[in-house]
Amino acid sequence: MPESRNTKAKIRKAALRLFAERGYNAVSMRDLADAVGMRQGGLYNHFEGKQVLLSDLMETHMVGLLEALDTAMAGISGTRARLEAFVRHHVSHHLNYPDDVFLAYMEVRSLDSDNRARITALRNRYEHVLRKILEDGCTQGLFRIGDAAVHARMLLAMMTGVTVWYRDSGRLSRDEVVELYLGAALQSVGLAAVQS
Amino acid sequence: MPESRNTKAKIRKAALRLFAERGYNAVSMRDLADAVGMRQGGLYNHFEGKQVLLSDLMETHMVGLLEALDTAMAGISGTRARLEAFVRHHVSHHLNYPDDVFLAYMEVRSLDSDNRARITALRNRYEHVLRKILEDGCTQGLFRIGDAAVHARMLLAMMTGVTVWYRDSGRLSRDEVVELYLGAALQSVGLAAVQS
DNA sequence: CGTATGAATGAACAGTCATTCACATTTCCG
DNA sequence: CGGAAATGTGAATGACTGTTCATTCATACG
Repeated sequence: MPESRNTKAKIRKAALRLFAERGYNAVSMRDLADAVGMRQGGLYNHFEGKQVLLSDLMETHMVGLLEALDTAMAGISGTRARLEAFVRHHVSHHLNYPDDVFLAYMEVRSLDSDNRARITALRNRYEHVLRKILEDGCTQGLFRIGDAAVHARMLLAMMTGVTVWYRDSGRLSRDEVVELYLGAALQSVGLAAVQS
Repeated sequence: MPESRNTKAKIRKAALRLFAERGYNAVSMRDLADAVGMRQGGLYNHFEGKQVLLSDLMETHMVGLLEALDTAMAGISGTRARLEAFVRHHVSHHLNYPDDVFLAYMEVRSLDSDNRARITALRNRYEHVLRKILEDGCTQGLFRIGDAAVHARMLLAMMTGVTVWYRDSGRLSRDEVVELYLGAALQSVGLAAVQS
Protein backbone atom coordinates (compact mmCIF):
# COMPACT_ATOMS: atom_id res chain seq x y z
CA MET A 1 0.00 0.00 0.00
CA PRO A 2 2.63 2.61 0.87
CA GLU A 3 4.64 1.58 -2.18
CA SER A 4 1.54 1.85 -4.33
CA ARG A 5 0.71 5.32 -3.17
CA ASN A 6 4.27 6.29 -3.89
CA THR A 7 4.23 5.28 -7.54
CA LYS A 8 0.77 6.71 -7.97
CA ALA A 9 2.10 10.04 -6.75
CA LYS A 10 5.11 9.71 -9.02
CA ILE A 11 2.86 9.13 -12.00
CA ARG A 12 0.76 12.16 -11.16
CA LYS A 13 3.82 14.32 -10.73
CA ALA A 14 5.42 13.21 -13.99
CA ALA A 15 2.14 13.51 -15.88
CA LEU A 16 1.60 17.02 -14.57
CA ARG A 17 5.03 18.08 -15.71
CA LEU A 18 4.86 16.43 -19.12
CA PHE A 19 1.30 17.50 -19.91
CA ALA A 20 2.09 21.09 -18.94
CA GLU A 21 5.32 21.09 -20.91
CA ARG A 22 4.28 19.43 -24.16
CA GLY A 23 0.51 19.31 -24.05
CA TYR A 24 -1.82 16.41 -23.31
CA ASN A 25 -2.02 15.12 -26.87
CA ALA A 26 1.73 15.31 -27.41
CA VAL A 27 2.52 13.04 -24.45
CA SER A 28 2.16 9.30 -24.98
CA MET A 29 1.71 6.72 -22.28
CA ARG A 30 5.16 5.46 -23.24
CA ASP A 31 6.65 8.88 -22.59
CA LEU A 32 4.91 8.99 -19.26
CA ALA A 33 5.99 5.50 -18.27
CA ASP A 34 9.58 6.32 -19.24
CA ALA A 35 9.52 9.43 -17.09
CA VAL A 36 8.31 7.39 -14.13
CA GLY A 37 10.75 4.57 -14.80
CA MET A 38 8.35 1.78 -15.69
CA ARG A 39 6.55 0.27 -18.71
CA GLN A 40 3.31 1.57 -20.09
CA GLY A 41 1.25 -1.43 -19.07
CA GLY A 42 1.84 -0.83 -15.40
CA LEU A 43 0.32 2.61 -15.50
CA TYR A 44 -3.10 1.03 -15.81
CA ASN A 45 -2.78 -0.51 -12.37
CA HIS A 46 -3.05 3.02 -10.98
CA PHE A 47 -5.26 4.87 -13.43
CA GLU A 48 -8.08 3.70 -15.63
CA GLY A 49 -6.71 5.57 -18.60
CA LYS A 50 -5.16 8.75 -19.93
CA GLN A 51 -8.35 10.78 -19.92
CA VAL A 52 -9.07 9.88 -16.29
CA LEU A 53 -5.54 10.87 -15.37
CA LEU A 54 -5.97 14.28 -16.97
CA SER A 55 -9.30 15.08 -15.40
CA ASP A 56 -8.01 13.80 -12.08
CA LEU A 57 -5.09 16.22 -12.23
CA MET A 58 -7.33 19.10 -13.18
CA GLU A 59 -9.95 18.45 -10.58
CA THR A 60 -7.35 18.09 -7.86
CA HIS A 61 -5.89 21.41 -8.85
CA MET A 62 -9.21 23.25 -9.02
CA VAL A 63 -10.35 21.87 -5.68
CA GLY A 64 -7.02 22.85 -4.13
CA LEU A 65 -7.28 26.29 -5.63
CA LEU A 66 -10.75 26.81 -4.19
CA GLU A 67 -9.66 25.53 -0.79
CA ALA A 68 -6.65 27.83 -0.77
CA LEU A 69 -8.95 30.68 -1.70
CA ASP A 70 -11.27 29.90 1.19
CA THR A 71 -8.32 29.86 3.55
CA ALA A 72 -6.93 33.10 2.18
CA MET A 73 -10.27 34.90 2.42
CA ALA A 74 -11.32 33.52 5.79
CA GLY A 75 -12.16 36.27 8.20
CA ILE A 76 -11.22 39.05 5.79
CA SER A 77 -13.84 41.76 5.69
CA GLY A 78 -14.01 45.01 3.80
CA THR A 79 -14.14 45.11 0.05
CA ARG A 80 -10.66 46.51 -0.49
CA ALA A 81 -9.09 44.04 1.91
CA ARG A 82 -10.92 41.19 0.20
CA LEU A 83 -9.67 42.30 -3.20
CA GLU A 84 -6.13 42.48 -1.86
CA ALA A 85 -6.44 39.03 -0.32
CA PHE A 86 -7.78 37.60 -3.56
CA VAL A 87 -5.00 39.05 -5.67
CA ARG A 88 -2.27 37.97 -3.27
CA HIS A 89 -3.72 34.47 -3.07
CA HIS A 90 -4.18 34.11 -6.80
CA VAL A 91 -0.76 35.32 -7.88
CA SER A 92 1.21 33.51 -5.19
CA HIS A 93 -0.72 30.29 -5.76
CA HIS A 94 0.00 30.55 -9.47
CA LEU A 95 3.67 31.17 -8.77
CA ASN A 96 3.80 28.12 -6.53
CA TYR A 97 1.95 25.73 -8.86
CA PRO A 98 2.69 26.91 -12.38
CA ASP A 99 2.32 23.49 -14.00
CA ASP A 100 -1.06 22.83 -12.41
CA VAL A 101 -2.35 26.20 -13.49
CA PHE A 102 -1.00 25.97 -16.98
CA LEU A 103 -2.51 22.54 -17.45
CA ALA A 104 -5.89 23.52 -16.08
CA TYR A 105 -5.92 26.53 -18.37
CA MET A 106 -4.65 24.96 -21.58
CA GLU A 107 -6.17 21.51 -21.62
CA VAL A 108 -9.80 22.11 -20.84
CA ARG A 109 -10.51 21.38 -24.47
CA SER A 110 -8.83 17.98 -24.20
CA LEU A 111 -11.42 16.86 -21.66
CA ASP A 112 -14.45 14.92 -22.78
CA SER A 113 -17.69 16.74 -22.27
CA ASP A 114 -18.61 15.32 -18.86
CA ASN A 115 -15.27 16.12 -17.30
CA ARG A 116 -15.18 19.50 -18.97
CA ALA A 117 -18.53 20.42 -17.48
CA ARG A 118 -17.32 19.50 -13.99
CA ILE A 119 -14.08 21.47 -14.29
CA THR A 120 -15.78 24.47 -15.82
CA ALA A 121 -18.26 24.56 -12.96
CA LEU A 122 -15.41 24.74 -10.47
CA ARG A 123 -13.76 27.50 -12.46
CA ASN A 124 -16.97 29.50 -12.55
CA ARG A 125 -17.26 29.26 -8.79
CA TYR A 126 -13.76 30.67 -8.50
CA GLU A 127 -14.37 33.49 -10.95
CA HIS A 128 -17.60 34.35 -9.19
CA VAL A 129 -15.76 35.17 -5.95
CA LEU A 130 -13.77 37.90 -7.67
CA ARG A 131 -16.76 39.23 -9.56
CA LYS A 132 -18.68 39.52 -6.32
CA ILE A 133 -15.89 41.60 -4.78
CA LEU A 134 -15.84 43.91 -7.78
CA GLU A 135 -19.61 44.27 -7.77
CA ASP A 136 -19.55 45.13 -4.07
CA GLY A 137 -16.88 47.73 -4.69
CA CYS A 138 -19.01 49.23 -7.42
CA THR A 139 -22.22 49.50 -5.45
CA GLN A 140 -20.26 50.98 -2.56
CA GLY A 141 -18.84 53.59 -4.90
CA LEU A 142 -15.38 52.40 -3.95
CA PHE A 143 -14.18 51.13 -7.32
CA ARG A 144 -14.26 53.01 -10.58
CA ILE A 145 -14.68 50.35 -13.25
CA GLY A 146 -16.82 50.03 -16.36
CA ASP A 147 -18.18 46.54 -15.89
CA ALA A 148 -17.62 44.18 -12.96
CA ALA A 149 -17.98 40.93 -14.92
CA VAL A 150 -15.61 42.04 -17.64
CA HIS A 151 -13.18 43.49 -15.14
CA ALA A 152 -13.08 40.19 -13.27
CA ARG A 153 -12.05 38.41 -16.46
CA MET A 154 -9.48 41.09 -17.20
CA LEU A 155 -7.88 40.73 -13.80
CA LEU A 156 -7.91 36.93 -13.89
CA ALA A 157 -6.25 36.87 -17.31
CA MET A 158 -3.71 39.44 -16.19
CA MET A 159 -2.80 37.57 -13.02
CA THR A 160 -2.87 34.08 -14.48
CA GLY A 161 -0.43 35.20 -17.15
CA VAL A 162 2.30 35.39 -14.54
CA THR A 163 2.99 31.71 -15.10
CA VAL A 164 4.00 32.39 -18.69
CA TRP A 165 7.04 34.50 -17.96
CA TYR A 166 8.07 34.16 -14.31
CA ARG A 167 11.23 32.20 -13.56
CA ASP A 168 12.82 31.81 -10.16
CA SER A 169 16.16 32.54 -11.77
CA GLY A 170 15.00 36.01 -12.84
CA ARG A 171 15.66 39.33 -11.14
CA LEU A 172 12.42 39.42 -9.13
CA SER A 173 11.41 37.37 -6.13
CA ARG A 174 7.96 35.85 -5.90
CA ASP A 175 6.95 38.31 -3.20
CA GLU A 176 8.04 41.25 -5.31
CA VAL A 177 6.00 39.94 -8.21
CA VAL A 178 2.94 39.53 -6.01
CA GLU A 179 3.21 43.14 -4.90
CA LEU A 180 3.61 44.35 -8.47
CA TYR A 181 0.42 42.56 -9.49
CA LEU A 182 -1.35 43.85 -6.41
CA GLY A 183 -0.42 47.43 -7.24
CA ALA A 184 -1.59 47.08 -10.83
CA ALA A 185 -4.84 45.41 -9.80
CA LEU A 186 -5.66 48.08 -7.24
CA GLN A 187 -4.94 50.90 -9.65
CA SER A 188 -7.00 49.19 -12.32
CA VAL A 189 -10.09 49.50 -10.14
CA GLY A 190 -9.29 53.10 -9.35
CA LEU A 191 -7.60 52.70 -5.97
CA ALA A 192 -4.26 54.16 -4.99
CA ALA A 193 -1.65 51.46 -4.97
CA VAL A 194 0.33 52.11 -1.83
CA GLN A 195 -0.91 53.15 1.54
CA SER A 196 2.04 52.45 3.83
CA MET B 1 -3.90 29.45 -60.83
CA PRO B 2 -7.01 31.20 -59.46
CA GLU B 3 -8.53 27.85 -58.58
CA SER B 4 -5.34 26.78 -56.85
CA ARG B 5 -5.14 29.91 -54.78
CA ASN B 6 -8.74 29.34 -53.82
CA THR B 7 -8.28 25.87 -52.35
CA LYS B 8 -5.07 26.94 -50.69
CA ALA B 9 -7.00 29.69 -48.95
CA LYS B 10 -9.72 27.22 -48.03
CA ILE B 11 -7.15 24.91 -46.47
CA ARG B 12 -5.64 27.74 -44.47
CA LYS B 13 -9.03 28.87 -43.27
CA ALA B 14 -10.13 25.40 -42.23
CA ALA B 15 -6.79 24.64 -40.59
CA LEU B 16 -6.93 27.86 -38.62
CA ARG B 17 -10.37 27.05 -37.32
CA LEU B 18 -9.66 23.41 -36.49
CA PHE B 19 -6.26 24.03 -34.91
CA ALA B 20 -7.68 26.82 -32.78
CA GLU B 21 -10.68 24.75 -31.79
CA ARG B 22 -9.14 21.37 -31.01
CA GLY B 23 -5.40 22.01 -30.90
CA TYR B 24 -2.73 21.23 -33.46
CA ASN B 25 -2.03 17.71 -32.24
CA ALA B 26 -5.69 16.78 -32.05
CA VAL B 27 -6.35 17.56 -35.70
CA SER B 28 -5.34 14.96 -38.27
CA MET B 29 -4.70 15.65 -41.91
CA ARG B 30 -7.79 13.56 -42.61
CA ASP B 31 -9.87 15.81 -40.38
CA LEU B 32 -8.51 18.81 -42.20
CA ALA B 33 -9.12 17.32 -45.62
CA ASP B 34 -12.69 16.45 -44.62
CA ALA B 35 -13.31 20.03 -43.52
CA VAL B 36 -12.06 21.32 -46.86
CA GLY B 37 -13.97 18.68 -48.81
CA MET B 38 -11.09 16.72 -50.27
CA ARG B 39 -8.82 13.75 -49.44
CA GLN B 40 -5.73 13.95 -47.36
CA GLY B 41 -3.33 13.32 -50.22
CA GLY B 42 -4.31 16.45 -52.05
CA LEU B 43 -3.32 18.69 -49.18
CA TYR B 44 0.30 18.06 -50.01
CA ASN B 45 -0.09 19.75 -53.36
CA HIS B 46 -0.48 23.01 -51.44
CA PHE B 47 1.63 22.56 -48.31
CA GLU B 48 4.79 20.61 -47.67
CA GLY B 49 3.41 19.20 -44.47
CA LYS B 50 1.50 19.80 -41.27
CA GLN B 51 4.29 21.59 -39.47
CA VAL B 52 4.83 23.99 -42.37
CA LEU B 53 1.12 24.72 -42.42
CA LEU B 54 1.15 25.59 -38.73
CA SER B 55 4.18 27.85 -38.84
CA ASP B 56 2.82 29.45 -41.99
CA LEU B 57 -0.42 30.32 -40.23
CA MET B 58 1.40 31.68 -37.21
CA GLU B 59 3.87 33.74 -39.16
CA THR B 60 1.13 35.23 -41.30
CA HIS B 61 -0.72 36.23 -38.18
CA MET B 62 2.27 37.74 -36.40
CA VAL B 63 3.34 39.70 -39.46
CA GLY B 64 -0.21 40.96 -39.90
CA LEU B 65 -0.37 41.91 -36.25
CA LEU B 66 2.85 43.92 -36.49
CA GLU B 67 1.71 45.62 -39.67
CA ALA B 68 -1.61 46.54 -38.11
CA LEU B 69 0.28 47.90 -35.13
CA ASP B 70 2.46 50.07 -37.37
CA THR B 71 -0.62 51.42 -39.08
CA ALA B 72 -2.39 52.07 -35.81
CA MET B 73 0.60 53.88 -34.30
CA ALA B 74 1.60 55.85 -37.38
CA GLY B 75 1.80 59.53 -36.64
CA ILE B 76 0.64 59.18 -33.06
CA SER B 77 2.81 61.14 -30.68
CA GLY B 78 2.59 61.64 -26.95
CA THR B 79 2.99 58.80 -24.54
CA ARG B 80 -0.59 58.67 -23.39
CA ALA B 81 -1.95 58.81 -26.92
CA ARG B 82 0.43 56.05 -27.95
CA LEU B 83 -0.71 53.86 -25.08
CA GLU B 84 -4.33 54.45 -26.03
CA ALA B 85 -3.60 53.62 -29.65
CA PHE B 86 -1.78 50.45 -28.68
CA VAL B 87 -4.60 49.23 -26.45
CA ARG B 88 -7.29 50.02 -28.99
CA HIS B 89 -5.35 48.30 -31.73
CA HIS B 90 -4.54 45.23 -29.67
CA VAL B 91 -8.01 44.58 -28.32
CA SER B 92 -9.88 45.26 -31.54
CA HIS B 93 -7.43 43.19 -33.57
CA HIS B 94 -7.88 40.32 -31.13
CA LEU B 95 -11.64 40.65 -31.33
CA ASN B 96 -11.48 40.53 -35.12
CA TYR B 97 -9.11 37.56 -35.40
CA PRO B 98 -9.73 35.38 -32.35
CA ASP B 99 -8.70 32.11 -33.98
CA ASP B 100 -5.40 33.51 -35.23
CA VAL B 101 -4.57 34.92 -31.84
CA PHE B 102 -5.57 31.83 -29.95
CA LEU B 103 -3.52 29.63 -32.24
CA ALA B 104 -0.45 31.84 -32.07
CA TYR B 105 -0.72 31.87 -28.30
CA MET B 106 -1.45 28.22 -27.63
CA GLU B 107 0.57 26.34 -30.19
CA VAL B 108 4.00 27.91 -29.93
CA ARG B 109 5.13 24.76 -28.21
CA SER B 110 3.98 22.64 -31.15
CA LEU B 111 6.49 24.38 -33.41
CA ASP B 112 9.85 22.83 -34.04
CA SER B 113 12.74 24.86 -32.68
CA ASP B 114 13.58 26.82 -35.82
CA ASN B 115 10.02 27.97 -36.41
CA ARG B 116 9.56 28.67 -32.73
CA ALA B 117 12.58 30.95 -32.70
CA ARG B 118 11.25 32.92 -35.67
CA ILE B 119 7.77 33.34 -34.19
CA THR B 120 9.10 34.22 -30.76
CA ALA B 121 11.30 36.92 -32.27
CA LEU B 122 8.25 38.51 -33.88
CA ARG B 123 6.36 38.33 -30.63
CA ASN B 124 9.21 40.00 -28.75
CA ARG B 125 9.25 42.85 -31.25
CA TYR B 126 5.56 43.36 -30.58
CA GLU B 127 5.91 43.23 -26.82
CA HIS B 128 8.81 45.65 -26.99
CA VAL B 129 6.64 48.38 -28.49
CA LEU B 130 4.37 48.35 -25.45
CA ARG B 131 7.26 48.15 -23.01
CA LYS B 132 8.84 51.19 -24.64
CA ILE B 133 5.66 53.18 -24.18
CA LEU B 134 5.48 52.22 -20.53
CA GLU B 135 9.13 53.05 -19.95
CA ASP B 136 8.64 56.45 -21.56
CA GLY B 137 5.65 57.11 -19.36
CA CYS B 138 7.73 56.21 -16.32
CA THR B 139 10.69 58.44 -17.09
CA GLN B 140 8.30 61.28 -17.87
CA GLY B 141 6.68 60.80 -14.49
CA LEU B 142 3.38 60.27 -16.27
CA PHE B 143 2.67 56.69 -15.26
CA ARG B 144 2.71 55.26 -11.78
CA ILE B 145 3.75 51.63 -12.18
CA GLY B 146 6.14 49.36 -10.35
CA ASP B 147 7.99 47.84 -13.26
CA ALA B 148 7.59 48.61 -16.94
CA ALA B 149 8.62 45.19 -18.26
CA VAL B 150 6.31 43.34 -15.88
CA HIS B 151 3.50 45.78 -16.49
CA ALA B 152 3.79 45.25 -20.23
CA ARG B 153 3.29 41.52 -19.73
CA MET B 154 0.39 42.15 -17.37
CA LEU B 155 -1.39 44.35 -19.89
CA LEU B 156 -0.76 41.99 -22.78
CA ALA B 157 -2.10 39.00 -20.86
CA MET B 158 -5.10 41.02 -19.73
CA MET B 159 -5.95 42.23 -23.21
CA THR B 160 -5.22 39.00 -25.04
CA GLY B 161 -7.59 37.20 -22.71
CA VAL B 162 -10.51 38.92 -24.36
CA THR B 163 -10.57 36.15 -26.96
CA VAL B 164 -11.39 33.60 -24.28
CA TRP B 165 -14.77 34.97 -23.32
CA TYR B 166 -16.01 37.44 -25.92
CA ARG B 167 -18.87 36.36 -28.15
CA ASP B 168 -20.64 38.52 -30.68
CA SER B 169 -23.92 37.18 -29.37
CA GLY B 170 -23.25 38.63 -25.92
CA ARG B 171 -24.55 41.83 -24.42
CA LEU B 172 -21.55 43.98 -25.34
CA SER B 173 -20.45 45.26 -28.73
CA ARG B 174 -16.83 45.08 -29.79
CA ASP B 175 -16.43 48.82 -29.46
CA GLU B 176 -17.81 48.78 -25.95
CA VAL B 177 -15.37 46.04 -25.01
CA VAL B 178 -12.45 48.00 -26.47
CA GLU B 179 -13.38 51.00 -24.36
CA LEU B 180 -13.68 48.86 -21.23
CA TYR B 181 -10.20 47.49 -21.75
CA LEU B 182 -8.88 50.97 -22.51
CA GLY B 183 -10.29 52.31 -19.26
CA ALA B 184 -8.81 49.49 -17.23
CA ALA B 185 -5.42 49.81 -18.92
CA LEU B 186 -5.25 53.54 -18.35
CA GLN B 187 -6.21 53.25 -14.71
CA SER B 188 -3.71 50.45 -14.23
CA VAL B 189 -0.88 52.84 -15.11
CA GLY B 190 -2.31 55.51 -12.84
CA LEU B 191 -4.16 57.64 -15.36
CA ALA B 192 -7.76 58.77 -15.09
CA ALA B 193 -9.91 56.75 -17.41
CA VAL B 194 -12.16 59.29 -19.05
CA GLN B 195 -11.31 62.73 -20.31
CA SER B 196 -14.27 63.62 -22.53
C1' DC C 1 -5.64 17.54 -81.88
C1' DG C 2 -1.83 16.25 -78.80
C1' DT C 3 0.29 17.27 -74.82
C1' DA C 4 1.86 19.49 -70.69
C1' DT C 5 0.24 21.00 -66.08
C1' DG C 6 -1.82 21.45 -61.69
C1' DA C 7 -4.88 19.15 -58.75
C1' DA C 8 -7.31 15.36 -56.62
C1' DT C 9 -7.66 10.59 -55.56
C1' DG C 10 -7.31 6.33 -52.82
C1' DA C 11 -4.38 2.91 -51.56
C1' DA C 12 -0.26 1.93 -49.19
C1' DC C 13 3.66 2.93 -45.95
C1' DA C 14 5.97 2.60 -41.61
C1' DG C 15 5.31 4.13 -37.33
C1' DT C 16 2.75 5.44 -33.02
C1' DC C 17 -1.34 5.60 -30.29
C1' DA C 18 -4.07 3.99 -25.95
C1' DT C 19 -5.37 -0.02 -24.13
C1' DT C 20 -5.51 -5.09 -22.87
C1' DC C 21 -3.82 -9.28 -21.09
C1' DA C 22 -1.41 -13.52 -19.70
C1' DC C 23 2.24 -13.99 -17.02
C1' DA C 24 6.22 -12.89 -13.64
C1' DT C 25 7.60 -10.71 -9.54
C1' DT C 26 7.20 -8.40 -5.28
C1' DT C 27 4.92 -7.21 -1.04
C1' DC C 28 1.94 -7.85 2.65
C1' DC C 29 -0.39 -10.43 6.31
C1' DG C 30 -1.79 -14.36 8.93
C1' DC D 1 6.48 -20.24 5.71
C1' DG D 2 2.25 -19.85 2.51
C1' DG D 3 -0.79 -17.92 -0.08
C1' DA D 4 -3.11 -13.99 -1.65
C1' DA D 5 -3.15 -9.52 -3.18
C1' DA D 6 -0.79 -5.86 -5.36
C1' DT D 7 2.32 -4.43 -8.87
C1' DG D 8 5.17 -4.64 -12.91
C1' DT D 9 6.37 -6.73 -17.51
C1' DG D 10 6.42 -7.31 -22.44
C1' DA D 11 4.02 -8.60 -26.14
C1' DA D 12 -0.11 -8.04 -28.73
C1' DT D 13 -4.35 -5.52 -30.34
C1' DG D 14 -6.66 -2.62 -33.72
C1' DA D 15 -7.11 1.96 -34.74
C1' DC D 16 -5.02 6.06 -36.19
C1' DT D 17 -0.84 9.05 -37.47
C1' DG D 18 1.71 12.03 -41.25
C1' DT D 19 3.40 11.26 -45.53
C1' DT D 20 4.22 9.19 -50.25
C1' DC D 21 2.95 7.80 -54.74
C1' DA D 22 1.06 5.82 -59.02
C1' DT D 23 -2.87 7.02 -61.23
C1' DT D 24 -6.75 9.80 -63.01
C1' DC D 25 -8.92 13.92 -64.36
C1' DA D 26 -9.89 18.44 -66.19
C1' DT D 27 -8.27 22.32 -68.09
C1' DA D 28 -5.01 25.34 -70.90
C1' DC D 29 -1.71 25.92 -74.58
C1' DG D 30 0.98 25.27 -79.01
